[in-house]
Amino acid sequence: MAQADWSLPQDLARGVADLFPTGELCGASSDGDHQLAARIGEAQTAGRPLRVKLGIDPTGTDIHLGHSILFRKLRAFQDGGHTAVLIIGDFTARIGDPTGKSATRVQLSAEAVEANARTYLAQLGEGLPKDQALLDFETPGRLEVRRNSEWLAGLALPEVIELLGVSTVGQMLAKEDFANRYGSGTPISLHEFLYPLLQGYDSHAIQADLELGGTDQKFNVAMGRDLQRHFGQRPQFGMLLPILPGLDGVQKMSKSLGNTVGLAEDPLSMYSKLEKVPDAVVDTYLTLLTDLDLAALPASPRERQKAMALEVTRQRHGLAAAQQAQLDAATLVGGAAGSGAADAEVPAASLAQVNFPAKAFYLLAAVGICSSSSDARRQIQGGGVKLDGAKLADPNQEFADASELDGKVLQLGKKTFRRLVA
RNA sequence: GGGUCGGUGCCCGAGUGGUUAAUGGGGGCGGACUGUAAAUCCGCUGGCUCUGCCUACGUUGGUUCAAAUCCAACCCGGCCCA
Repeated sequence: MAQADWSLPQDLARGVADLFPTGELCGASSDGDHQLAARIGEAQTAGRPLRVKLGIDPTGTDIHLGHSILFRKLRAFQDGGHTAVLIIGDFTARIGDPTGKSATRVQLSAEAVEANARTYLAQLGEGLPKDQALLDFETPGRLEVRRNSEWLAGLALPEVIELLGVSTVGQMLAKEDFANRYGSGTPISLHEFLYPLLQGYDSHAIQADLELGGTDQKFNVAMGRDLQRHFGQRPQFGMLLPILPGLDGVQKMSKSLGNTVGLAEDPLSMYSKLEKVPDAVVDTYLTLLTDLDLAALPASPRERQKAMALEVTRQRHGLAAAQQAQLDAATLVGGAAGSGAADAEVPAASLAQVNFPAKAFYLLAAVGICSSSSDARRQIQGGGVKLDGAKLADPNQEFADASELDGKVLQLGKKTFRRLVA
């Protein structure tokens, strides 16, 4: 990734996949319409912060590391003195962004969207001091949280039709996702065409100077420029960040693919998931998720994995907890003897809901370590379940009551642990 | 609106009256190996406190001793035409 030619501070340029416009093509390379560095300079001279837009659709309840790279960048702008405008797409979430989806997204109810939005803000660190939060909620003037229903809910049909007139079917079908779906005969609903237009309208509504997004957002971000121009406003810049690969190292990190690390996860599971990320993506994780200097890290892939896992865990949970997680991960997995598990910090699972006497397969399901009792039965038969380090052989093994299990550690496979608590 | 083809388990995709919980592949999970990885090999992959029971092939009815497989209506989608 060449980034020096943007003349941006390192923390703003790090990991950026695309920035537009760059001004290189139009000769007028040093004005604030075509070059971000110049726009930043103008803002500083005028004593006015840049308005940096990031839109999120509150369609789920968990923010994962994949989302966090955009928030990290947004934070970098905040720390640079600019204003982060976080747009909660409470209105657009109800349409559904087709990006990356093979099918039309389900529309959500207003209540669900609002509940998700609140959870998101909590995960971003609302109410926390800025050194513990992902975004700076603390410093005055650094953050605006807006919901796009504010300006979208009241649009009248003539205005909507005006918006529709800004783009063409040809442009829409040029968008990668629509093109793929159209080509493969997958349905595209008309209202999905509205999404990029509405997202672009957001940029106009909040007068964005810059919009952040994943590389899959290029079309939508560019649409924001078209709409701002249409409404006589100075068009925004687009800064695109790579899509973070998931734990499988191949597909993008996404909840529905089950390859995520959630921001809210406990230190141990966060660390142990991260330290086994495929070698090929470790440096990508380091670049996008940390501020570490890659050149200063050990060359050994294993050591880099550990350093990355430790640092990312530290960001969320602090150094002490991260180091403990690293230690525990080593003992739990490495130690063939059950002794390691005895004092490691593993997530607790309450036995309160379990009806005794309990057979082993039922116990695993009741405690939530397996998704169903049938699955638990199979896991035990497959030899993947241990209790305090000793393999559980019989799915029908019976436990008389909770005291028999209190304090013991139940293990599924190599990396799932639960400490049973009566 | 008309014509036509199609809707199968997480995904793709076989199966056109009877050991079919349903071939195969992908993905996922577990085991061996390893660097807690990759590659490779093996096993599992609907639910239920389970020696058995229940629910599944778009939906609802029907034919039949018996249907994912036949019939009807309906719902949803692709393509062609308008």
